[in-house]
Amino acid sequence: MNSDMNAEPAPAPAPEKFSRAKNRDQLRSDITEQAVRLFAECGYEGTSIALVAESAGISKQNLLYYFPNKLALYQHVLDEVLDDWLARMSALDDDSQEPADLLRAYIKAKLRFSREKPWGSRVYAMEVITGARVYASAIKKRVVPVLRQDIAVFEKWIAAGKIAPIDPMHMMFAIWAMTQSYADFSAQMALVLNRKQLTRRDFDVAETVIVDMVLAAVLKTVKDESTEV
Amino acid sequence: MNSDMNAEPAPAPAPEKFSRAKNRDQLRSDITEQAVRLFAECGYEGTSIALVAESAGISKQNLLYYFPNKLALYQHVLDEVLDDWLARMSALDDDSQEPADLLRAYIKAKLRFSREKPWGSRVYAMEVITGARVYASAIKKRVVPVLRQDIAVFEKWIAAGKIAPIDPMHMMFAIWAMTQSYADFSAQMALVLNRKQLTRRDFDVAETVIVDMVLAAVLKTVKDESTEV
DNA sequence: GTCTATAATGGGATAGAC
DNA sequence: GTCTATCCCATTATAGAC
Repeated sequence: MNSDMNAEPAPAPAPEKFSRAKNRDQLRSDITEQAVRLFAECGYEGTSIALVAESAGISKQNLLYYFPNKLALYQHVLDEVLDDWLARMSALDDDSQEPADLLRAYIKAKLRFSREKPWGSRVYAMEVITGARVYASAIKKRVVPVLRQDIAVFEKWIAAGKIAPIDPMHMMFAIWAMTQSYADFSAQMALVLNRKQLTRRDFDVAETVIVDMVLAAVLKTVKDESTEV
Repeated sequence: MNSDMNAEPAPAPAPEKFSRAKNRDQLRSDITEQAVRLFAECGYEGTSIALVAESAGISKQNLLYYFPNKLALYQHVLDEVLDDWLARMSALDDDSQEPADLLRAYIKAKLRFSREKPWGSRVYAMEVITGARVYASAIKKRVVPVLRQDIAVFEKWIAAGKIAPIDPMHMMFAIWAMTQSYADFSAQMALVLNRKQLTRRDFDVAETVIVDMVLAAVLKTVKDESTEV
């Protein structure tokens, strides 16, 4: 954020003692960054605001000056994750491109999120797994509409005979599950692959396999109408 | 211990007052059942053993008679989940059947687990998401070998030209992710589908879509060698 | 094997000085 | 906006009577 060039030329950061020039927003963002990681690693109840504060280099009481309470911090973390996720999602709604290319881009974008923001993905996943008790309304307001739009695109493609008549909703569930698992279940994958963590190469292979599966299913009857199972 | 029956035939359950005839094993199993649900709904730290005890109809102190501490209860829950999961997994290693049929059965079995044991699936998922801190060694000992066997089967099929040369490891990751998501992310799916919870019919559609995708990808070049993308 | 009582700790949150 | 001090409560776990 602060590394962005803004319109006005920032009049020299006025560096006090050391890096004390942090304004409210910068500090909130530091806290949030640590909170995402810790909520992902320890769960909501398993994360103490004292540890978040310490990780961000401030005191617990000071953290409570920037966020009124733990729940507010948690909700802010979820908001940031969802903002980022929505901002990165490539739209399927582009008539100038073929379904295959749009789906490829969609899968690529989702996998990139898993690779670059694994903690955010995990916090969101745990919130949903435990029943979306605090975030259900936000999901309904911000995620469901986006999904409905994507599904409408699928239905348009099917009606136009551009793809096979596969249930769009469950197809999207499948794409979400496959791509998200490379963030959420990476610990198990790393155990299986016998390495510390997933590599860039693992994500490239994942992309190939997932794209292969989705396109094979979606283009099946289009290329091969007579021999459908 | 004194409630254990010895080698001699149990002489009628001797039903005291109400259902007080519960022996050690029965009570441990009651506790475990409640613990799976509560760990899934609230996470490890979010679940108090007092609530688990109350749900099982006993006192907290009594629970601690049956399980030495909270961590032991949690590990026992994970063990039970994994036992159940492994017992249900249909083997891919059966030369008398076609790959397509074996994969269909595999996907069906995984989806059935998600439908019948959603809480177990969620507890396991959260353990993995938070880094598999307590269960990494068990995963390495019990899950990885099973997966390696399945991958060997894929490689045999590929070598025999029975299926397309798709990366078996990531194919398994994909199948796991898609099937497990119907337990782990069912809260989000229910929001999207605008109902209280997933129905049997949702799982049937899911099965169709997932089987479609996997078989389309796996049989692609086999049926359609010349026009591969 | 179940109960009462209690130790011991940690964590969320507030008050008020500076 | 940051600090010291403190309150209050929930929770894990143990001791010991019955």
